[in-house]
Amino acid sequence: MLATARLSQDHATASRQLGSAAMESLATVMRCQRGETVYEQGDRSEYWYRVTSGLARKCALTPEGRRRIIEFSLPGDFFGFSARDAHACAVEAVIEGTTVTRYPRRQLELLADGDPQLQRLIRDAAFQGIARLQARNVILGPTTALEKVFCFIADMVERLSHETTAAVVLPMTRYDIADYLSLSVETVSRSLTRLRHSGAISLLDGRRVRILNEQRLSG
Amino acid sequence: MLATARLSQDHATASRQLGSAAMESLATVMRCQRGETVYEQGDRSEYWYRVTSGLARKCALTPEGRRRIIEFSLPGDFFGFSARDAHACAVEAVIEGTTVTRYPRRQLELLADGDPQLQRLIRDAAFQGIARLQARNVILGPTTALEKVFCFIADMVERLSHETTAAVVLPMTRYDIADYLSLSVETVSRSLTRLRHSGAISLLDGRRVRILNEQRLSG
DNA sequence: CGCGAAGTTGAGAGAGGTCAACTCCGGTGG
DNA sequence: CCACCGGAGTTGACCTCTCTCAACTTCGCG
Repeated sequence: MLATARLSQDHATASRQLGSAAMESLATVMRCQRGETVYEQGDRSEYWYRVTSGLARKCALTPEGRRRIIEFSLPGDFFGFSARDAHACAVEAVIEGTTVTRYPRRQLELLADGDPQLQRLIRDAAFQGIARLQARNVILGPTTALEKVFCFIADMVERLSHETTAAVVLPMTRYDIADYLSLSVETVSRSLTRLRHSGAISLLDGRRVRILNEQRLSG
Repeated sequence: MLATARLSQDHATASRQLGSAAMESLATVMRCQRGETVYEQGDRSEYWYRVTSGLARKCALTPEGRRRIIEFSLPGDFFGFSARDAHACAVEAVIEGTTVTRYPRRQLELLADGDPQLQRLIRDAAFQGIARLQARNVILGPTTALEKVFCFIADMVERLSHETTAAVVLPMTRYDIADYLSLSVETVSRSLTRLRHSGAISLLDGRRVRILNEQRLSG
């Protein structure tokens, strides 16, 4: 589980580098309010996106009306890739003032046709998307709620601070975490208090969190 | 849930098309025995792969020693993309005589630099990989075991036969299905019998399966 | 101050895991 | 040809973990 939490280690560094100047000339910046929709499920996939600040969540609605969060996108992360012409999931801004850069897909593809460096940027972004999804796929298995929550925290700390021991502020609510881990809010809350009591993490004011001891999951 | 089972609808058609002649000239074909390893976790990611016949599974081992199947790759599917230089998961052949075509990554990238069509092929393969992982991510949530199993069967029938109502032979064991859906074998087995009794599916000899009625999940 | 959203904690119920027994089937060897 | 074996699959009984429902606290904001 510790290994899986590390799957996303290299993303940030690689994807934070800016694209070429030509690429950025195609960009449009969107500034979103808390909860605002970047695109809806079913929208035509005419753009690729990248979070430049804040946090975005990719959501799917189940037929029973439950929300499932497929992934969180942090600054530097690309999203919106689709093999079909319609998006399978919606994407929303999680926190106030999240900024998202939008690139017109067709034009970017044309641009990439003659620009090997840009090609690789896109390819790497897609591969990193695969790695992120794969990591979640591993975490989401039949691990206990305690392990899921701990892995989630560890992953977030690392993606947000680029260190494993720093204290970070979780940008999302317990409800978001619950929908991401496929747990109920209550179970997320209980797991966090148990992790705090057992000394695995420290939790200052509900959002400020720090990894203390990876061994102490048992409590 | 029915919608999610359809996420993978377009893959097969798009990815079955052959790559360019130049691309195929770099290819090496591997013929694998049942259970044989294509690559191990931690192997350097120097190749990209594509299943040409049979079935492959991408596995991760949890720290507790449980196996988690991240995805099944059917003929036409690419796999082995990695944003890092080492593979995060192992890949094994599920059935005897599975053939896998292997492309040297660096050479293929160089080739793609001057070949926009090949670029798009690679890009689309990566995007389809994202779509597959995303679909699994949705299914794996807090749905009941019955729904997970039904979605899995529906997805497999569609990917294997390109129709929704055909009878197909499941190429993998109950254990594989269990590790893929994060359920125990017993629960998979029980769910299948319940689905059969309720009239949602027909199950002839344990492996031959057909979707009968999408509404009858309740039984 | 008061309101609603976020978060925590408790008690009871239901779904799935675990353990175990048993059947079915294909292969192997006497 | 048949006995034996092991893996795959099914079914049952029990137990644990998480969900649900509910009450309550805390926080942020008008």
